[in-house]
Amino acid sequence: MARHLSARARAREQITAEILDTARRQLGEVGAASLSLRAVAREMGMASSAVYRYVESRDDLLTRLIIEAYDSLGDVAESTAAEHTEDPPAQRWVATASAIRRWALQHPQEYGLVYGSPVPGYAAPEDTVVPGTRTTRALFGIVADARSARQIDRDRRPVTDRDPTMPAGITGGALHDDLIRLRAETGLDLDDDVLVDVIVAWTQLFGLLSFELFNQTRGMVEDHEALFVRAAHTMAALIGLSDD
Amino acid sequence: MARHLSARARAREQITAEILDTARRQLGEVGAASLSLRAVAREMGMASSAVYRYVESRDDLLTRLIIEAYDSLGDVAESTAAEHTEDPPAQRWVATASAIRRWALQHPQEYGLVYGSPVPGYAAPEDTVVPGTRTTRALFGIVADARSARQIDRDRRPVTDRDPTMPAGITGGALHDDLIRLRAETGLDLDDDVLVDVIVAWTQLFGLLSFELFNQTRGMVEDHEALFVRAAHTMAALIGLSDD
DNA sequence: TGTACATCAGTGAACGCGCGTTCACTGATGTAC
DNA sequence: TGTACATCAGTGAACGCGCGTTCACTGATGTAC
Repeated sequence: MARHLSARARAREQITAEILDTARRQLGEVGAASLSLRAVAREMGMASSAVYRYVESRDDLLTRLIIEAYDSLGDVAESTAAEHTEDPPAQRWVATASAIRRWALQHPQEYGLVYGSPVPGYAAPEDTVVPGTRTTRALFGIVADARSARQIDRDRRPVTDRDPTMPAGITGGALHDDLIRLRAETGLDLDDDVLVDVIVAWTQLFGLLSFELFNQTRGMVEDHEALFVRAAHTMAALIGLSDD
Repeated sequence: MARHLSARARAREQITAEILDTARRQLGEVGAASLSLRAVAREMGMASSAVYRYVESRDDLLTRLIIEAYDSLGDVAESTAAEHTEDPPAQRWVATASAIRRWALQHPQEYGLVYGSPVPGYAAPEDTVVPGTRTTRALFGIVADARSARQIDRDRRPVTDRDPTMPAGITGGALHDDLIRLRAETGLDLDDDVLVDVIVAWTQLFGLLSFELFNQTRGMVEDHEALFVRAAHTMAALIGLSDD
């Protein structure tokens, strides 16, 4: 009796979830900027004022959706990376990247919410920061694991080091300091060069994905899947992740 | 007398420009989704109905802003590429990429308008397509020029070809057909492999830029300039653009 | 150069709409004894 | 098990706001003769 939640508490959780579900669905039709509490209430057949029993304000609703989206994607990235710990790191990278893409295609609204242009007039509160880094951490973790297992072969990408016009080394600049901080904060044991390449690969991944989802490729490419997988392989190789 | 425009016509052009300027500025405060004709009129001190003498509707205003933004960035990309025709292609690539970034930092609202998440309920009309491809064409053109001048050295990026798990070759797949179409439409004389790498580099560029502008790096990196330049070099090398 | 008419810019009121949020209220569910 | 009270969910009206768009109108600018 005392162990399970009261009927009220259960109803509360259920209805809160239903509100979030409805809001999430409407996001797709209307975009984050014009997501409306009243519309959610209307679709659920309740008075708009009733929604305030479950959600503090429109911004609070947005925040919850953002956190849910980050966590949902974070779950996918982390679990995919975990399922492929035995694979060669290049494969693990590609598998995780592909899982991220699959999630994005299945949840385009939520992808737009967190990786699209910021919602004007909405400032994401602190609570969103940690969930927001999970996916990034999962990707970077793959590289760190590879490094620990000595599965990074930088000689496979001699490319940039030969470039005489390349800003020579990172040492000394502000970027170097950024990387020191990044290493400290994340506990990643990676050289500056590798770290930069990981950032490059990471931004490539989301750049391509955003172009696909926001329709920026404008009919240039149709077989996005093949392109994406190939790009992920290229980036894994750029980092120097071994594939055997 | 008959040669120059009538006072009326001149006034018309001037006020139209002023409306677009005002709207462009408001974009920064409010975001595309909630850009409002009335607010523009208010700021200009005119009746909201008067704006309809210059602009057909809110969507028309948005369309004009989008075209202007594409053209403004397209100008920058094209002229920068043109100024560097004598440079080694890798440098030309980096210079053009940097110019794109500079423009984006100076016009963050407009960048968001064209490279951010799509405005809900707004369908970009046909007129925006051509201006939308100018920047992309400028970048791809650098690579095509390098190819004509035999300034691409694919051996400098042996990386992915060695990867046994890489989907072997593109030939035969739907992606191959995409690339054929792309070559035909743009007149680019580039092999499948190079073409894909260019797309990878292109999406990396905008991915990194969007992360910087939309604050997605969340304090991970501060010296975005150094990171960006380095990334551009890395991508130029990936494509195989020579630097001497 | 002057007059008559057409064109156009700009006004202000109005229509119908949706929004976030508050508030006093009703009625149901939970809790303490 | 029953009663008295407290808590909470949900309602409906209201406030004040902003929006896009239309319309009949005034007054200025341009054009044809």
